[in-house]
Amino acid sequence: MSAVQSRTSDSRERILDAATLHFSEHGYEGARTQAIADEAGVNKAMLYYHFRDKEALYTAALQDQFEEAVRTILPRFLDEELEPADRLLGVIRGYEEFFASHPHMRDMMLREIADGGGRFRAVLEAVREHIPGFGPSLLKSRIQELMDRGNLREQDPGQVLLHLVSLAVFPHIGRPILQALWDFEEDALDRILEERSRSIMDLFRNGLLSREEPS
Amino acid sequence: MSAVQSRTSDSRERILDAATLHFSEHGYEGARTQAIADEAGVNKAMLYYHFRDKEALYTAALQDQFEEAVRTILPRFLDEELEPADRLLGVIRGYEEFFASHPHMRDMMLREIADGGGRFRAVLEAVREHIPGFGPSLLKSRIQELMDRGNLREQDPGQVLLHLVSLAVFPHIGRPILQALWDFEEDALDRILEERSRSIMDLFRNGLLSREEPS
DNA sequence: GTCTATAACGCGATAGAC
DNA sequence: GTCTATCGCGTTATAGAC
Repeated sequence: MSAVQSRTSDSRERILDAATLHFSEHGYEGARTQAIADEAGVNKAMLYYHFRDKEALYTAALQDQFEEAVRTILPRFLDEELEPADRLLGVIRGYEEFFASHPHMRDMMLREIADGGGRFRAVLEAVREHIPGFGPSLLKSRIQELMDRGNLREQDPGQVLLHLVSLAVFPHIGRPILQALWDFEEDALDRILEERSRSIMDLFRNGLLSREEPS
Repeated sequence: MSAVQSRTSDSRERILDAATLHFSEHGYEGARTQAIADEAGVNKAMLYYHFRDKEALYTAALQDQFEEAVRTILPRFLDEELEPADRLLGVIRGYEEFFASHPHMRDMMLREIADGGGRFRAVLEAVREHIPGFGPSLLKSRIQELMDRGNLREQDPGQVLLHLVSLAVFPHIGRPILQALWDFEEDALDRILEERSRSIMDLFRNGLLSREEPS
């Protein structure tokens, strides 16, 4: 990657990329250290030169990916320049862009959730030290701000945050199941996802039910 | 399966339950056949008496769980007795009840998604044969019906279905990550989830943004 | 930093008695 | 249907030469 990186190995980064690929596709237990080494084009022993063991390699890969996710999406919440509605739209698009540009992060996070999120907590702690201002209450207080200004209807900011994240994230992470369940033809789901942010904003603006409800 | 199944072992079912537990907690690769046998209180060789191999055991467990999910939630979509709004509410509650009563299904599905949904497709096919009327277009046509009657605003039924499922399902499956990310105190997330269905219905009725937008 | 060779062990699966 | 005993292999991890 970097310009000079001296003459010596960028092998550490190649290993990290290969690890991300294999851990995301096969899970921690399913991933094979030999396959990661092959993918990175290095000898298997190099894994243990750069990282203590398989566990440390996994954690490093997870942290690497998650840190990029935060750097992509967080600014969308904080942008003061935009109209409130456009800020929400920006967040939704931020998730879209991130999932599009980091195809392996979805599966890593899914497996992490299923594993109980234990390893994730440690990673989260480390990322918070690298990215100042990224704290637990940040997002909720931004939502509260929009309500105080009268941009959003008064309600629990936690619920609003859940609405936003659910609508923006679920279709991406649930995609393989949705595809199977609803038998979408080739790219019908693609088209729906492209229209997704517009449709969510419409829901935010107008709700779902008809105004004049019959009987 | 069969009616009498004679006086003999329910060992098959105990194995199936134990398998569900261990596959959900550790994934396919991480689950140990020895641990499943211990949990079921049978000898490891019994696993291979009732099931061809580890793979067949996994598939049987997944199908078992998924079939119960469909039987819990599907009727909520079909209930003609209810008002449209109450039908949507019923679906949301159906997901809640299922996840509450089947604590392992969430992790099984998460891992299944991460694995690409390949095994899930086969399971889905089998379940469709057991549950007549459960087909891919069923839900979308029900949504379309509500729109034709003027209960829902005109829009792509696929988007509506995604709204509904996203909002109802994501908070349950994403729970471990949400808990870590937002540092909810002990049971704050519990309280939010209890209010969840009410808040979603409010979103469906009134949207999120204030009617009179400033500026 | 990079490689070869191998140690040490846990795993899924089966044979065969009862 | 249930159990004991065991096989054979693939795995992570390390020792040590270069």
